[in-house]
Amino acid sequence: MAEWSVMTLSNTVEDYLLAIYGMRADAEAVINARLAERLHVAPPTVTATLERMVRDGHIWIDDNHQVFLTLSGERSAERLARRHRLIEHWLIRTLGLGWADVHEEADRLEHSVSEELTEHISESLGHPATCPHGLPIPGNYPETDVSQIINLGQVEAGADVRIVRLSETAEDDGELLHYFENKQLVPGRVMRITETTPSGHLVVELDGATVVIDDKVASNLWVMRA
Amino acid sequence: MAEWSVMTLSNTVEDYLLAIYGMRADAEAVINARLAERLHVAPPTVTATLERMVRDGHIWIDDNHQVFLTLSGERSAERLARRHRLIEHWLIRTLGLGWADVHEEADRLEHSVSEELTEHISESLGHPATCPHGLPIPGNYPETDVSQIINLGQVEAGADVRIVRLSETAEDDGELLHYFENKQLVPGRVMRITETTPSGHLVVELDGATVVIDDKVASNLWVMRA
DNA sequence: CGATATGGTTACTACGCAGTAACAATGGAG
DNA sequence: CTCCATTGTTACTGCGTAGTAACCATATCG
Repeated sequence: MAEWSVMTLSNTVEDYLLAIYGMRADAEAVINARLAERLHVAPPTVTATLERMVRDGHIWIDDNHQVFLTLSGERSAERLARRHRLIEHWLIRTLGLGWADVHEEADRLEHSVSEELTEHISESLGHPATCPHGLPIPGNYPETDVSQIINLGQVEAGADVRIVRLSETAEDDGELLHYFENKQLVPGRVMRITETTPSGHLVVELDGATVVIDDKVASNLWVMRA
Repeated sequence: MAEWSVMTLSNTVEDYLLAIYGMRADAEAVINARLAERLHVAPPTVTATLERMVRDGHIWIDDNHQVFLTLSGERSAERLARRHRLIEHWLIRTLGLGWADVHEEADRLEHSVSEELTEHISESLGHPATCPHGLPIPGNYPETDVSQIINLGQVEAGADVRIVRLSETAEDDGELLHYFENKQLVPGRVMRITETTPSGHLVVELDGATVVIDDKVASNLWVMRA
C-alpha cells in the first residue's frame, strides 16, 4: 500500500495525519486520548482509524502507544500542511478574509485542492515561506536553525523577543486566534518581557503599552530573541 | 429532515443533485441508468442513493422512474451550481488556470467552499452572471427570455448565431472542453451557418474561416440568433 | 408472438467511520 | 497497598456508499 506515487487519502485520514504532524511539531505526546480530543471523536474510533493507518503504512505505534508518522506518512502530512498554509494566504490575499478566520476555511479546502492547484497558488503568492500565523510551509521554508526558536513560556524576564509563529494547536482555536489578532500578537511583533509571575504569567511591553500574557496563551507563541 | 435552514449534504448527494440539475437543464431524461453512467457508479448504487434522497426530501420519482428535484432539492442544487461556477471564474482570475481545466478542479472544490466564502468570491469577481462556459450563475443571472436560446443542432442553414453557453454535459467532458477552447467555440463567438448536412453536421463560417461542426458537438452548444 | 435490449430492483457483501458499553492495564495519591 | 484516574481495547451497532449476481418488467423489432 504505502509505496504508491499518488495515494488517495480519505478526509478522515488526512485529518489524522495533520493532527499527528501538528502535535509532534508542538512537542505534544501523540496518543489515542489526545487525538480523540483534538479530532472530536470517541477513543474507540481513534483506535480503529489508527489501525487502518498502520495497515496502510502511514504511522507506527510504539510500546507506549505513542503514535509516529512513517516516512511516507510524514511526506503526506507535509504535503497537506503545505496546502493548508498556502490556502490561508490565498484566502487573505484574493478574498480579504480575516487573519483569524482563514484557518477554518482552509481546514475544509485542504482536502479538495489538487497538487497542481497547490503549485499554482504557491506561484501566484510568490512562494511564501510561512503561513499567515508564522507556521513554516514545507517546500518553501528554508532550512533554518530551529534551535533559536523558543516557547514564550520559557523566556525569562528582561528578554527582548520577536514573535515567530503560533503553536499548531492555537490554529485550531478560533477564539484564541481572534484574541491574538485583537492584541496584535502576530508574527514579527517585538516585545520586552518585563516580569514573570510564579504561575507563569508574563508582563510584557508592546509598543510602550504594558500587557499581561496568560501562561496558557504564552505557551502558544514561539519567539526568537530579538 | 428536508426542512432545515442549513442541511449538511454528503459529497455523494451533492454530486447527485448537481447531476440531476444539469441533466434537467439539458432537457435530458433523468433516470437511474443515465445517472449511473454520468456518476460512474453501478445502477444498484444509484437505486440505494436515490432512495435516501427521496427519504430526505431532495427528490421524488414518478411512475416512469423519472427523477425530479423537490423545491428543497432544487434550492440545494442551485446553491451548488452557483458555487461551482463562481469557483471556475475564481481559478481563472486569481490563478490563471485554463478555460478548459477549471471545471475539474471546481468539481472537487465545490464540496468544501462555505456559504460565506462563496459570497466573498462572488463579491471579488463583481458578481458575474455566468460561468466561463456561459452557464448561468443562480443568484447573479438576471431573469431573461430563455426562449431565445436554442440548441445549435436545431439551427437551419443561413442563420447567424452567437454562442451563449455550453451544455451542462459538455462541462464534464475534458476532451470536448479542450476542443472548444482550441476552436475558440466559446460564449460570445458569432458565426454563420452556411450549410447543414443530412446527418446533422454543420458547416459554419467563423471569422472568415470555414469550419465543420460535428452533430454531436453542435448539440453541446446553445446559441442565440445574432 | 416471442426474442432481445434496456432498465430497475433485490439480495448480499464489503469497507470506512462514527457511536456506546464494558472491561483491562497502568501508575500515582493517599 | 489499595483505590482511583487515565488510557486503551474489544465487542457490538448503525449508516453511507460502493460492488456483483441474479432476476423481473417493459417495450420494441423481426
